[in-house]
Amino acid sequence: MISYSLFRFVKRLFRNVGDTGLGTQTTTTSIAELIADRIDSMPAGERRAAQTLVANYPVIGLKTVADFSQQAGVSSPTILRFVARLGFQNYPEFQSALQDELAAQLQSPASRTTISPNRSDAASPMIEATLDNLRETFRHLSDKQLNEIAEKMADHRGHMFLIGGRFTDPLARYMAAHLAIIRPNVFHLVGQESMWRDRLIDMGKRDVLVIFDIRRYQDSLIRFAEKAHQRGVQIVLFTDQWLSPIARFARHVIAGRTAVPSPWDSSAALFVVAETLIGAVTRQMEPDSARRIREMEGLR
Amino acid sequence: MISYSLFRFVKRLFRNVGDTGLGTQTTTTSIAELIADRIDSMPAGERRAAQTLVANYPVIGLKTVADFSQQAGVSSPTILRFVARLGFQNYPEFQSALQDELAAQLQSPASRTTISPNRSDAASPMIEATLDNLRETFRHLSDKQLNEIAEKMADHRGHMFLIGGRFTDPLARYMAAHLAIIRPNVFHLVGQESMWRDRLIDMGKRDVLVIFDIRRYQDSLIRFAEKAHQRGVQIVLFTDQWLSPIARFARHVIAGRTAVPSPWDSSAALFVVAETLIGAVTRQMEPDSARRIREMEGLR
DNA sequence: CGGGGAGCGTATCGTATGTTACGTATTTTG
DNA sequence: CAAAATACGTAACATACGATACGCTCCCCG
Repeated sequence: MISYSLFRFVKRLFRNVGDTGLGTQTTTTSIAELIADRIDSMPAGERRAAQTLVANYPVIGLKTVADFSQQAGVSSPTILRFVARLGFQNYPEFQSALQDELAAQLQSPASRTTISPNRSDAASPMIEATLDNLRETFRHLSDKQLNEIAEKMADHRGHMFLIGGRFTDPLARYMAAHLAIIRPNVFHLVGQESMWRDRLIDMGKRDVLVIFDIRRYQDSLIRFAEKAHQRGVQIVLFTDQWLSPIARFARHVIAGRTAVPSPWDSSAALFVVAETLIGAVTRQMEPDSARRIREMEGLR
Repeated sequence: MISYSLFRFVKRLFRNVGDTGLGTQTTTTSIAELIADRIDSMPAGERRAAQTLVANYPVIGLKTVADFSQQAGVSSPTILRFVARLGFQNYPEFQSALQDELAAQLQSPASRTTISPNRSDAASPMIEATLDNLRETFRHLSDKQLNEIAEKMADHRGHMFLIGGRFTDPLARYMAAHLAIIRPNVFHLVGQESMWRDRLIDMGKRDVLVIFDIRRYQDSLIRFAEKAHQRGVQIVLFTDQWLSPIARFARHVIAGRTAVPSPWDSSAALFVVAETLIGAVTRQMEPDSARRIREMEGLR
């Protein structure tokens, strides 16, 4: 998905900068900049189209050609000639580019304003991206949803199972380590797939299964989730913004941002959500949890 | 144009709040909130559509029904039923609403940060504190220091061992899972204390030991760190701002902020530092790591 | 266990949308 | 000033898109 649209974007860049002689040092040419460059060499009608677009950027470009042309006060073919002049093959391609640009912009709202140029090194963009990811993740996460999940997790009539993928299993373990202290019947599923599967026999409608699964989604987890779902287990899924296929079976889905300037995906956002939930569950279970903790101390 | 879409928007509002009995004091019901309200009363397929939309808000909703349905993993009619349930007459009307919302949002950049007015609950102080912790942690952490540690970790002439405490061991495991891929001889020490101790025999001056230890500091870890130190092992310590006693033996100390409004301490800052280091080490080992990864893929 | 209902997907249909050909208007140039 | 070239809109066209009818499957309730 990402790589594809990126490829398309780069392809367009080459086509565009090629004839302006800018060379290869261009970083990220937005469509708005593209227009600013060429607006002078445009005929009157297309210039009107360009001005209308930048005035209502980018929303008007997402509507139909008819809407666009009407608002600009020109005809439909003029709009099409306009986008053709920008280097796009057809109108849908132009719209896709706008959407991609919008998506990229919405993903990192802060880093664009606070580009600190003094830190030349590797750490800065990484931490900035992580902060953005956290903000974005929580922006899409309503308190209502968090509270519902916490409530479900605090309900200790049923059992609670946690499991994760190749890189996310430590998150499951982290969460399990905390929750096992404040409520009974918390189990972190480890080891081989056949081991988990044998635990399915104990799972039922009252039980909760927490799954961590980000790209690339593991087949073993999907299979397991499906079987658990068939047994009526309530699934809470921690995944990335592209949603693991397990979302199909999940009762609750938490989508965390994972993109960082690194070869690896970041699980930091999911980690913080996990910590938040741990806190919320603990709070909901007061004073039960407090008593339980004291009792535990006594056992040492 | 504007007045027309406004009219449509208001009309939809009335239709929507009418049956929820909220009355007229609703200010501006965004589609995201609309979804949050109704997602519970939705069948599985439509819920999946809703989750996909929220996770990729709002761009996926601006694309075609086919695109939307494909990304959500459901069929086109399900998408249409989903938007119908939200109160829209047809798909274009739904898209118009999204576009209007987007336009309003882009016009007043201030409203962007305060898009969630419902933040009265428990989540907000938690995430705020975590963000502060991250900023503070990295403020006291120089790039120079990070690079030195990364360099040490990238030096695969010696072995690398990772270990953590009761709650932080998952962090050690997370780091080990990544580093073991890009370099040889990475070992996560698990199990009982006697197990680690037996590994001491293999440790020497060229080796690195990464320890995660936050309050309350575990005696077993301290004992282990001391013995490793005596053998000349280079210790990298992840701890909290009050510094574990292990700092005495450590070559490098990373102090992360852990205070959050919760009964538990937060390891989020240490987690992010760990991820940053993973990225830095990976970058330093290019193209070695890339080749190693490819080779690994081939073994699947 | 059998009947009813809700949920979802497949396949088909109608239409709104982008596209293109062509003619007219307007500007440019010799 | 004439003639050509460019620009622009009208109208017809084709396609892709959203809408819908239908049937299968699963689940709940009697």
